[in-house]
Formats: sequence, structure tokens, C-alpha cells
Amino acid sequence: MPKRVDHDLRRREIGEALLRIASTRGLQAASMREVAAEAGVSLRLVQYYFHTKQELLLGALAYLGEQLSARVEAHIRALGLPPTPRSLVYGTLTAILPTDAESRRLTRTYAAYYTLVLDEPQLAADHGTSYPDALERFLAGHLRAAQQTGQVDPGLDAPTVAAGLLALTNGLGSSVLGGQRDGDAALAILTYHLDRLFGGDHHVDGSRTEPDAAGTVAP
Amino acid sequence: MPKRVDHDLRRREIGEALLRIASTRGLQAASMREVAAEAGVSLRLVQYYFHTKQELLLGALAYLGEQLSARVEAHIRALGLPPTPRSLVYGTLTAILPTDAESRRLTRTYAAYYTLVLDEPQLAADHGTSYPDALERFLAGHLRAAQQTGQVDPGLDAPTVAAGLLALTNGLGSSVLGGQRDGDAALAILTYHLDRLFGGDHHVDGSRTEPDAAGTVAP
DNA sequence: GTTTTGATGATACGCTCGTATCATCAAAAC
DNA sequence: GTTTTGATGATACGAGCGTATCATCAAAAC
Repeated sequence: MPKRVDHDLRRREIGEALLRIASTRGLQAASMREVAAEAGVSLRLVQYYFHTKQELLLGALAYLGEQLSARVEAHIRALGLPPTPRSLVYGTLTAILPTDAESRRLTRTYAAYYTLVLDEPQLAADHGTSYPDALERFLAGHLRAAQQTGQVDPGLDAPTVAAGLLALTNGLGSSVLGGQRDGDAALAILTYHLDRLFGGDHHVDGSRTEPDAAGTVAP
Repeated sequence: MPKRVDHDLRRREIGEALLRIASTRGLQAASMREVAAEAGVSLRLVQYYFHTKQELLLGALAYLGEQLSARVEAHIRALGLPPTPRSLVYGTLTAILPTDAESRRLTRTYAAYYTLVLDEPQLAADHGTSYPDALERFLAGHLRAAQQTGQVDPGLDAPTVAAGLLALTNGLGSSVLGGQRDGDAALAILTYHLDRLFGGDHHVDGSRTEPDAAGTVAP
């Protein structure tokens, strides 16, 4: 046998080269040859470590998921330990909003994969839709915890609010990537809604936004 | 001269053939040859009416905008005339949520163009980002009107809430297209948040409970 | 009735794509 | 030291792409 090489490491290097291309020029610019050039290897090597392009796309998607999870966890930790329900929700959502170079890169790449799944739905079966679902349940669980500690109106439906928050964040992220507004503006909109949700945890001012949260009661 | 043909009509037919392909198989499947086949004309004719592919893409995008505007207006009218601030906001947002075949087609195509703009940002300069901005101002204006009539908490910041509602709706639409939930579930989430915003039903205009959209609210 | 010209058909060029094939080289195995 | 085998390089193939070119045909213009 010749020199044994670390296949997992090589695969990761090539996969992350694809992610780098996808984050700047889109997935459709990520041809096998471009990926090889970006990774500094020959086309043959890309084929060697990923037998087909679909394998490369799916492998890189897994790496993207790892990077995204790592960022979410880091963002939560940055808000203080031990994490509170509020810091968990706030940290998670702000982590996936494109406010800096890294998050912009991640969300941009994620958006590219989203369109790919729209075009070839059989990809979703192998690897994909479970992540947003898990995120939603994660948020709903901590929202419910916040309701039990009185930080969030207990009259709200936690799963519905969690789904709304995630959709809001994703929609804001799309507007940032599309150039409609910058990351700071999007963050301001997100925090506005989060602060409305997590009423006053310190002091209670007179004109709180809580009364309309009941929703079903006519004023 | 030979028979004079209606160029605008021909262009529309070809452009809508592209939109049909984009709504089902994505924009990347919409090659000149595929568009020609879908429109039932020769490749040469597509080239004749749209000198280049970019011209075709931009022309079809204009038609898509028309179709979207028409649907929004129709949805608003369906909620009763004259329109109220509430029906304007509700009708606009539910119109752009993929709940039926037509809205799914429209939003799916719009998503395809969104990714195209991400990949080639110079397209946005010619034709694009103004639409969501206009929609947001439209919503903010009618939200402010609803605040003046007491339907919406006057303490809220109308532009921020409008941006949030539009982002929420777009995010929900993405989740529907991505297969995370169906259109009815997304509509339920949207109406839940709208009903929280528009506190109690109004009485002055008469009891105009929405014809088709009622009943989806589930706390 | 000839000429002009808008509209259309057939086909080719150069490029890039994903994938496959053939050859090579060096380290491990014996 | 020869053989085996994992790793890598060079190159080719067939298909699809956007675009360009050349020819044709029929209706209007004169």
C-alpha cells in the first residue's frame, strides 16, 4: 500500500471548498472543477473522495450543518452561563440571522441549498428538512419554560409562537441576503419582537404590550 | 413586409412559458430550448423575441410581478369592499402565502428568482428589490391607519411591525415550499399572529367576519 | 409583378458540465 | 526485492448550454 491518507480530513477540505464557493457565488457555480481548484487539488481527487456530485453536495451539507450548530451553541454561551430560556431563544435566533461575515456566509450557503432542494425534491428525503423542525421544537420547549417562570405570557401557544419566530427570523435573513436591508436593521426588528414577547423581566412599565397578547379577548 | 404579428403577445406567451417551467422545475431547468418547447415555438423564435437569455429572464420577471399584484388585489377584494385596514393587511399577507395551487406557483417562481438574484447581484439593479420595499410601506401605512381607529395598539411601531409581518409571511412561505408544513398550517400560524395584532373585532363597519379565512385561529 | 422586409426554420460553433478511462507512482506486504 | 494496492494525474466522451449564421417564405410596398 502507498501512503495512507486521512480520508475524512480530505473529504472535509473538499467539502468546505464547495461551501466556500456556494457562499460567494452560489451552488450553481460550484462545479466539480471549480471545487477542485478552490480546494487546491485535481479534479480526479474530488471524484476519488466523492464518487458523484450528489455525494459531494450531501457531504458538504453535513459540514454546513455542523458549522451552523456550532455557531448557535457559541451564540447561546456568549449570552451567559447557565443559559436561561430567554438567552436560549434570543441566542438561537440571532445566531441564524446574517449580521456578520460568518453568519452571512452560513445563511447564504443555506439559502443556496434551499433552492437546490426545491429543484430536486428527492434530495430532501436523504438529508434535510429535519433541522428546521428540530429547531422549532427546541424553541417551543424553551418558550414553554419561559411561560412557567412568568417571563412570557402563559396564554400564548408556544409551538405557534416558536414557528412564528423562526419564520420571522428566516424571512428577515432573506431580506438581508437580498439586499433589502442590512444585518443591523434586521436584528433591530427581531429584538423588537422578542422584547415584546419577553415582557419586562425587571420592571413593569405602565404601557406594556401584554394586554393584546391575550388575543381572544376583545378590548 | 410579411404578416405583422403582435410582438407583445408573443413575448408574453414565451415569458409565461418560462414562468411555468420555473414554477415546476426551477429556473435552472428553464433553458432557451426548454422554454421554446414549453411555448410550442422554435428555439429561433425565442431568440427572436428575446435577444438574450437575460432579456428573457427579466421580461418574465415583469410578468410574474403583474400576476402577483393581481392576486394580491383580488385577495383584498375578496375580503369585502370597501377594504378596511384589517382586510388590506390580512388580504395582502394571505395572498402571498402558498396555500393553493396558484399562490404556490407564484411563490415558488419568486423563490427561484430570489436565488438567481443572490447568484448574480447585478440583476437586482435592473429590476427587483423595489417590490418588497413597496409592500412593506403599504402594510405600514395601513397598520398606522388601524392604530388610529383603535384596532391595533397605538404603542407599536408600525414600520417595524410591518417588516416583521412580511418577514413572517415570507418565512412561513419558505417552510411550505420546503415541505416542512402545508399551506393550511402556515395560514393558521399567520392568522394567529394577525389576530393577536388586531385585538378585538371591530363593530363600526358592521360585523364583517372574513368569508373564507375565518375559523383557522387556534390558540 | 417585382422588390423589399418582417418573421421563421435549420443547423453549427465553442464552451462547460459530470463522468469515465487509462496510466503512473510510491509505500506497504510478503 | 518483488508484488500488491491505495492514491493521484492526464485526458477523453457525450450531452446540454447560449449564441450566431445562413437560408427561406410570405405579405406589404412600389
